[in-house]
Order: sequence, then structure tokens, then C-alpha cells
Amino acid sequence: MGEDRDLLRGNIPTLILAVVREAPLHGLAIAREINQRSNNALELKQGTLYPALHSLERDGWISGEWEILEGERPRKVYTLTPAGIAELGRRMRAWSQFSAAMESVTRSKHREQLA
Amino acid sequence: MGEDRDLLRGNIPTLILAVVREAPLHGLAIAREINQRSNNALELKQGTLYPALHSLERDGWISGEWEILEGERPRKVYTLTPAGIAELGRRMRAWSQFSAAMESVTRSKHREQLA
DNA sequence: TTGACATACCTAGCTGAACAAGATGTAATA
DNA sequence: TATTACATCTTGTTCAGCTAGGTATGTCAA
Repeated sequence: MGEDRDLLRGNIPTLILAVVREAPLHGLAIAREINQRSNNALELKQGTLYPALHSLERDGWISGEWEILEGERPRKVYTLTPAGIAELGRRMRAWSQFSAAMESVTRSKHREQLA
Repeated sequence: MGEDRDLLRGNIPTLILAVVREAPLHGLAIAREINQRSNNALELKQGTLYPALHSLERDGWISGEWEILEGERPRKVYTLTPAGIAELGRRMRAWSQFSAAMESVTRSKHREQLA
């Protein structure tokens, strides 16, 4: 709900890549999609979103193209590149491993449960 | 293995509290325990460990006591406080929620799988 | 046409957690 | 006596994400 801020660290690129994988989207739509899919648990601030998109584009994982339609605001639509697909795979594997490691450490040896 | 560094962010206090919950331990032993339980996936650097312990103690989640034994180096042994037990519960719940949110966002709508 | 509002993009500067790289000191071992 | 392993601690750096601003466009109502 918002105290997860520190947990989000390092995972924002993964989230963005995962969302863009399915369909090219522009910035705010990406943030909206992450928010909706997580049932409002995850919220990307604009000061986080745009710099993250720029660095992902600089690294070649996504590519942005301006879409200018009649009677619409200009939008920069991002598409996952082939390199980005590989990067997403790497990141998701890293996440799985880390997540499993967290489980191993926090699960009590004696199977005690916290309320 | 080491590239998980960013993922670790924000979770170190949780890991420490979880390990100390089961038995009072001194600093390096805590780091060792986390490393072993995670099959060497997680590694706490000393420059991370000690400041983290100090801040957890400052917040009242753990309390440290010097243990001085004959023919042993002095060690500061940390114990989980009652407030720390509650804090650990909060943090583990936050982790579960965040973890589930990551799943929701990264799992493709169309059940496609990455290699 | 004026204003308000939602959308859409962007950035400069700050913050703070984790890290790198140092230091000190003790006990055991060679 | 030197070296190694253990054990604690701190200073200074780094950088991802946030705060808090900014610009501009389209819509709708007064």
C-alpha cells in the first residue's frame, strides 16, 4: 500500500519490462497497468517512471517512438526489444532465486508461525 | 549469487530479525546463518551488517549485550525484543504482499512462459 | 475565451540504504 | 614472531527512487 517503497527497489525495471512485453504502451499507461495488475499495491511515481524508461531505452531493452495522432496528445510508446526479452528473462530468474532465498531464511527452522 | 544486490534492499532488517528470532546470536554469526540458510545466495557485507544491527537496536527491535567469556573474543549478542517480534510479523506480511504483487504483474496475462 | 482539470511528458536536487575500504583488537596456529 | 581467522566498527561513496517542481495539450463548463 505504500510502505513497500524499499521493497520496490531494483524491481521497477522488471515490472516495466514485464508489462511492455505483452503490448507496446506509453509511459503513464505502463504505470497504470502495473498499478491495476497489482490491485493498487504497487504505485510508480512519475519521478521514478520516466527516468527508469529512459535508462531502459539507453540500455537497449526497450525502444520508444513518438505516436502523434489527430486530436490526441503526443505519446511516447515503448516496445520491448529482443535484447529486452532476454533481459526480462534474466531478471525474472534472479527474482525467483532471491524470492526462494528469502523464504529459506525467514521460514523458521522449527516451523513456528507468526500470527 | 551477487547480482541480487539491489533486490536485497529493504529486506536486510527482515532477514536479521528472522534469524535472531530463533536464537540470540552475535553479528558475524547472524551473517553466517543468513548465508548458510540461503545456500550462499545471500551475503551480508560487514559494512551493511553492523550499521543495520545498530539501527535495529536503536529502533528497539533487538537488544544487544556484550558477552565476555574466558578465552573468547568479546561478542555482542543480539536478542529479539517483544516489539521486534511484532515488527518481524509486519515485515513478513509486507514481503508476502509485495511478492504476490510482483507475481501478479510479471505473470503474463496470456500465460506465456519465458524460457 | 477563460478557467479548471485530467492527461502526458520531463528534470534538478535530495535522501538514505547498502557498499567499499579502511581501522582496531583478540585468540589460535605455525 | 608472524600470520591467519575472528569480531566489531566507521568514513565516505554511490545511485535508485522520491519530492517537487516544470511544460504542454485536449476537454468540458461557465
